[in-house]
Amino acid sequence: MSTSMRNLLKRIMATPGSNRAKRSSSPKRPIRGYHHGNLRRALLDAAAKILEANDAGELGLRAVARMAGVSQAAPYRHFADKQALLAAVAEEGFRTMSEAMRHAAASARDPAERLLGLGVGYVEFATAHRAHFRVMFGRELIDKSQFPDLAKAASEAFSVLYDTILECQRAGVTRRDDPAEQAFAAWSIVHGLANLIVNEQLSLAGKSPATLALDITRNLIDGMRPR
Amino acid sequence: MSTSMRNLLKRIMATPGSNRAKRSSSPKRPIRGYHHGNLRRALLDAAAKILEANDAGELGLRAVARMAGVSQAAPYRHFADKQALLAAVAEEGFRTMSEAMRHAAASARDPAERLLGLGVGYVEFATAHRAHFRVMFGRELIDKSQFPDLAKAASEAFSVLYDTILECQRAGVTRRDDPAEQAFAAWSIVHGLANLIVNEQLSLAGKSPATLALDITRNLIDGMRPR
DNA sequence: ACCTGAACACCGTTCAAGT
DNA sequence: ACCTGAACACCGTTCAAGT
Repeated sequence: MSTSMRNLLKRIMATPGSNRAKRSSSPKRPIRGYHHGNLRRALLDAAAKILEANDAGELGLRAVARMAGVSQAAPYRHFADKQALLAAVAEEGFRTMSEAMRHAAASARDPAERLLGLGVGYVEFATAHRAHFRVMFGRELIDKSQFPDLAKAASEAFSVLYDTILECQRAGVTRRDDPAEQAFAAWSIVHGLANLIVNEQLSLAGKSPATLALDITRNLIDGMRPR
Repeated sequence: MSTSMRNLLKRIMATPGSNRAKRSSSPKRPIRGYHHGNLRRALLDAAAKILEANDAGELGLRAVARMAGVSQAAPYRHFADKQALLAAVAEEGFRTMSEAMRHAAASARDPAERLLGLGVGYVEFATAHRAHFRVMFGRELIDKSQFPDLAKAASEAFSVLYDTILECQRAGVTRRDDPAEQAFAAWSIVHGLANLIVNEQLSLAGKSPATLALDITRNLIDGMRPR
């Protein structure tokens, strides 16, 4: 690994205070409710805690209720069903991911480096929050289109990438093809790598996920340069 | 879309008699057992049938038993637990996929085209057998390393790709970098695209999965050319 | 308005008992 | 040797009842 590459990785990966989305209760809801004071928030926090502690298993509604210290039926006052809870969890995941990607991009000094940063940030997020990543992209949350807030959070994460692609085109880093298609290509390659790593389908052979992500994204950009 | 591209797609996608793995009972087992004559095979067939009919839901052990016309406890004579059944299902999926990829590659006239064919074949397989694809790569089958036959089938599918990468390097289509890394890049990009499509995360905007796969793979190869 | 307890229909899994 | 029926501990979900 060259020293310039090492430096790039270092800059891209410097962690901020915390990547975690802020968990302060929204101003729309009263500070204290009946027994719990915003049980909705408590349930989402419990879900996040379970996902972080237990990389493998399912996220059960009863388990979430148990961790929040309420009865199994209590969540139904705040979420229509398990799908709705999962959608809210996934939504927060997308917000955290957008934040992580924006941070990774912010330290870059030019559009090409920004795109590399996004790729590394994406894979870093996935490996650091494996279970959360699975809820966001997996299939226990069956019909994502039913949850507009989730769709919005997801498309906001996508536009971080899309905007960077546009920047790259304007700067002459990539050719002026359909930007959506270039974004799909970039998304596909980091998403595929993230999935293969998270599901332990790939033998890393000593390389860190970030290094792999960097190599792979760099190669992709090479293929998109003006010719 | 250029006509040469159309021709390439046509050649790559010409379907053989059937992509399905052969389901004849293995010679190791007697042709008739107690009640069912190879209930193991009947269960795997039932599982495949359920996966094909029901793209969304979980694959339940009881549901498989029901479809095979046996009691809920019967599968335990043939599979240690649900994980073992899923592993066998995934294993057959990998065999079918290897076959599909080999077929897609066989019609190609040079290494570069063969690599494109693999990419298209991969994404085609995923979209044509969504539920099966999810069992192969998803997380309801938790620890794939516990099942050596599955690991072998998966790594055989991977070597179809790896061999083609080696061929491309020898033919001067791609540069002589670490072939494993090039294979990872190729795998990542088609796997990512397949996942995004299968989980409905991507708006196809009228394009077929195969066309997208072709464009994306072509772009990747451009990035790997000798410089 | 918000939560509990008990119930229902489902799972995966086990085990004695049947042929 | 292979399968069944009943049981167990778990789910998600509903609903009357409690505060």
